[in-house]
Amino acid sequence: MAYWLMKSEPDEFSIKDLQKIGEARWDGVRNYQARNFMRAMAVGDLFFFYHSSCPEPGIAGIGRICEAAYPDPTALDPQSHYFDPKASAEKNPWSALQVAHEQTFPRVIKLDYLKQQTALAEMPLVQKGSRLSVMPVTPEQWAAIAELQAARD
DNA sequence: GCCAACGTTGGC
DNA sequence: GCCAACGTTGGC
Repeated sequence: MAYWLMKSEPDEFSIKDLQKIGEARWDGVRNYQARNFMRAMAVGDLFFFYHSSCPEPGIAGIGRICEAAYPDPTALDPQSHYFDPKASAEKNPWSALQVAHEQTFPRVIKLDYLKQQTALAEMPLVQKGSRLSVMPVTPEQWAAIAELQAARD
Protein backbone atom coordinates (compact mmCIF):
# COMPACT_ATOMS: atom_id res chain seq x y z
CA MET A 1 0.00 0.00 0.00
CA ALA A 2 1.33 3.40 -1.00
CA TYR A 3 0.54 7.00 -0.06
CA TRP A 4 -0.08 9.97 -2.32
CA LEU A 5 -1.27 13.54 -2.43
CA MET A 6 -3.57 14.94 -5.10
CA LYS A 7 -4.61 18.56 -5.62
CA SER A 8 -8.04 19.79 -6.55
CA GLU A 9 -9.57 23.23 -6.70
CA PRO A 10 -12.44 23.10 -4.19
CA ASP A 11 -14.52 25.34 -6.47
CA GLU A 12 -14.37 22.49 -8.98
CA PHE A 13 -14.32 19.50 -6.68
CA SER A 14 -13.82 19.54 -2.91
CA ILE A 15 -13.46 16.93 -0.18
CA LYS A 16 -17.07 17.70 0.80
CA ASP A 17 -18.22 16.96 -2.75
CA LEU A 18 -16.45 13.60 -2.54
CA GLN A 19 -17.95 12.96 0.89
CA LYS A 20 -21.41 13.69 -0.46
CA ILE A 21 -21.22 11.29 -3.38
CA GLY A 22 -18.91 8.76 -1.77
CA GLU A 23 -17.05 7.81 -4.90
CA ALA A 24 -15.93 9.77 -7.93
CA ARG A 25 -13.75 9.78 -11.01
CA TRP A 26 -10.50 11.69 -10.65
CA ASP A 27 -9.84 13.10 -14.10
CA GLY A 28 -8.52 16.10 -15.99
CA VAL A 29 -4.86 15.68 -15.06
CA ARG A 30 -2.84 17.01 -18.01
CA ASN A 31 0.71 16.71 -16.84
CA TYR A 32 2.88 13.70 -17.64
CA GLN A 33 4.67 13.47 -14.34
CA ALA A 34 1.41 13.61 -12.44
CA ARG A 35 -0.15 11.09 -14.82
CA ASN A 36 2.72 8.68 -14.29
CA PHE A 37 2.15 8.80 -10.55
CA MET A 38 -1.55 8.11 -11.12
CA ARG A 39 -0.64 5.05 -13.15
CA ALA A 40 1.53 3.83 -10.29
CA MET A 41 -1.42 3.88 -7.88
CA ALA A 42 -3.03 0.65 -6.76
CA VAL A 43 -6.45 -0.16 -5.35
CA GLY A 44 -6.39 0.52 -1.62
CA ASP A 45 -3.75 3.26 -1.77
CA LEU A 46 -4.58 6.32 0.31
CA PHE A 47 -4.12 9.95 -0.66
CA PHE A 48 -4.31 13.35 0.97
CA PHE A 49 -6.97 15.48 -0.67
CA TYR A 50 -5.41 18.92 -1.12
CA HIS A 51 -7.35 22.10 -1.81
CA SER A 52 -5.51 24.47 -4.16
CA SER A 53 -6.21 27.89 -5.70
CA CYS A 54 -8.57 28.88 -2.92
CA PRO A 55 -8.65 31.14 0.17
CA GLU A 56 -7.31 28.40 2.44
CA PRO A 57 -4.92 26.11 0.56
CA GLY A 58 -4.11 22.92 2.46
CA ILE A 59 -4.93 19.29 3.13
CA ALA A 60 -8.65 18.83 3.60
CA GLY A 61 -8.99 15.10 4.10
CA ILE A 62 -8.18 11.60 2.93
CA GLY A 63 -9.37 9.54 -0.02
CA ARG A 64 -8.76 6.01 -1.23
CA ILE A 65 -8.09 4.57 -4.67
CA CYS A 66 -10.86 2.15 -5.56
CA GLU A 67 -10.02 1.60 -9.24
CA ALA A 68 -6.59 1.82 -10.85
CA ALA A 69 -5.78 4.10 -13.79
CA TYR A 70 -7.83 3.84 -16.99
CA PRO A 71 -8.09 6.13 -20.06
CA ASP A 72 -9.51 9.51 -19.10
CA PRO A 73 -12.80 9.99 -21.00
CA THR A 74 -12.73 13.77 -20.57
CA ALA A 75 -9.79 13.93 -23.00
CA LEU A 76 -12.12 12.66 -25.76
CA ASP A 77 -15.11 14.84 -24.93
CA PRO A 78 -15.20 18.09 -26.97
CA GLN A 79 -17.61 19.54 -24.40
CA SER A 80 -15.19 18.94 -21.57
CA HIS A 81 -12.94 21.61 -20.16
CA TYR A 82 -10.22 18.96 -20.26
CA PHE A 83 -10.71 18.01 -23.92
CA ASP A 84 -7.44 17.17 -25.68
CA PRO A 85 -7.72 17.46 -29.49
CA LYS A 86 -4.67 15.26 -29.86
CA ALA A 87 -6.17 12.37 -27.92
CA SER A 88 -8.19 9.60 -29.56
CA ALA A 89 -9.94 6.46 -28.33
CA GLU A 90 -7.07 4.42 -29.78
CA LYS A 91 -4.41 6.68 -28.39
CA ASN A 92 -5.45 8.48 -25.23
CA PRO A 93 -2.41 9.57 -23.27
CA TRP A 94 -4.35 10.64 -20.18
CA SER A 95 -5.48 8.60 -17.20
CA ALA A 96 -8.31 8.76 -14.70
CA LEU A 97 -8.93 6.93 -11.43
CA GLN A 98 -11.88 6.02 -9.27
CA VAL A 99 -11.54 7.35 -5.76
CA ALA A 100 -13.59 6.97 -2.59
CA HIS A 101 -14.08 9.26 0.38
CA GLU A 102 -12.23 8.17 3.48
CA GLN A 103 -12.15 11.14 5.86
CA THR A 104 -12.86 14.86 5.95
CA PHE A 105 -10.69 16.74 8.40
CA PRO A 106 -12.59 18.99 10.81
CA ARG A 107 -10.21 21.75 9.79
CA VAL A 108 -7.96 22.09 6.75
CA ILE A 109 -4.26 21.64 7.55
CA LYS A 110 -3.06 24.85 6.00
CA LEU A 111 -0.18 25.06 3.60
CA ASP A 112 1.71 27.63 5.66
CA TYR A 113 1.57 25.26 8.63
CA LEU A 114 2.78 22.33 6.53
CA LYS A 115 5.67 24.51 5.36
CA GLN A 116 6.81 24.92 8.96
CA GLN A 117 7.27 21.17 9.44
CA THR A 118 10.87 20.06 8.94
CA ALA A 119 9.63 16.48 8.44
CA LEU A 120 7.86 17.64 5.28
CA ALA A 121 10.63 19.74 3.75
CA GLU A 122 11.25 17.17 1.00
CA MET A 123 7.67 17.20 -0.26
CA PRO A 124 7.25 18.89 -3.66
CA LEU A 125 4.12 20.42 -2.16
CA VAL A 126 6.06 22.83 0.04
CA GLN A 127 8.85 23.57 -2.41
CA LYS A 128 8.94 26.92 -4.11
CA GLY A 129 7.81 26.87 -7.69
CA SER A 130 6.57 23.30 -7.62
CA ARG A 131 3.24 22.90 -9.39
CA LEU A 132 3.03 19.13 -9.36
CA SER A 133 -0.61 18.20 -8.76
CA VAL A 134 -0.12 14.50 -7.98
CA MET A 135 2.82 13.35 -5.87
CA PRO A 136 3.98 10.45 -3.75
CA VAL A 137 4.05 10.74 0.04
CA THR A 138 6.50 8.66 2.08
CA PRO A 139 5.20 6.65 5.06
CA GLU A 140 7.17 9.00 7.32
CA GLN A 141 5.57 12.08 5.77
CA TRP A 142 2.15 10.46 5.97
CA ALA A 143 2.66 9.69 9.66
CA ALA A 144 3.91 13.23 10.35
CA ILE A 145 0.82 14.77 8.73
CA ALA A 146 -1.52 12.32 10.48
CA GLU A 147 0.08 13.40 13.76
CA LEU A 148 -0.45 17.08 12.99
CA GLN A 149 -4.07 16.31 12.28
CA ALA A 150 -4.59 14.23 15.44
CA ALA A 151 -2.81 16.74 17.68
CA ARG A 152 -5.28 19.51 16.93
CA ASP A 153 -8.54 17.80 17.84
C1' DG B 1 -5.31 40.63 -10.13
C1' DC B 2 -0.36 39.93 -9.96
C1' DC B 3 3.43 37.41 -11.01
C1' DA B 4 7.09 33.76 -10.30
C1' DA B 5 7.99 29.42 -11.81
C1' DC B 6 7.24 25.82 -14.59
C1' DG B 7 5.80 22.89 -18.79
C1' DT B 8 4.86 22.84 -23.66
C1' DT B 9 5.13 24.29 -28.36
C1' DG B 10 7.19 25.25 -32.53
C1' DG B 11 10.59 27.70 -35.52
C1' DC B 12 15.11 27.21 -36.78
C1' DG C 1 18.44 19.84 -30.08
C1' DC C 2 18.13 24.67 -28.72
C1' DC C 3 15.52 28.17 -26.89
C1' DA C 4 12.11 32.02 -27.16
C1' DA C 5 7.38 32.61 -26.71
C1' DC C 6 3.42 31.29 -24.79
C1' DG C 7 0.04 29.18 -21.58
C1' DT C 8 -0.85 27.39 -16.98
C1' DT C 9 -0.47 26.77 -12.04
C1' DG C 10 -1.19 28.37 -7.74
C1' DG C 11 0.23 31.23 -3.73
C1' DC C 12 -0.33 35.67 -2.25
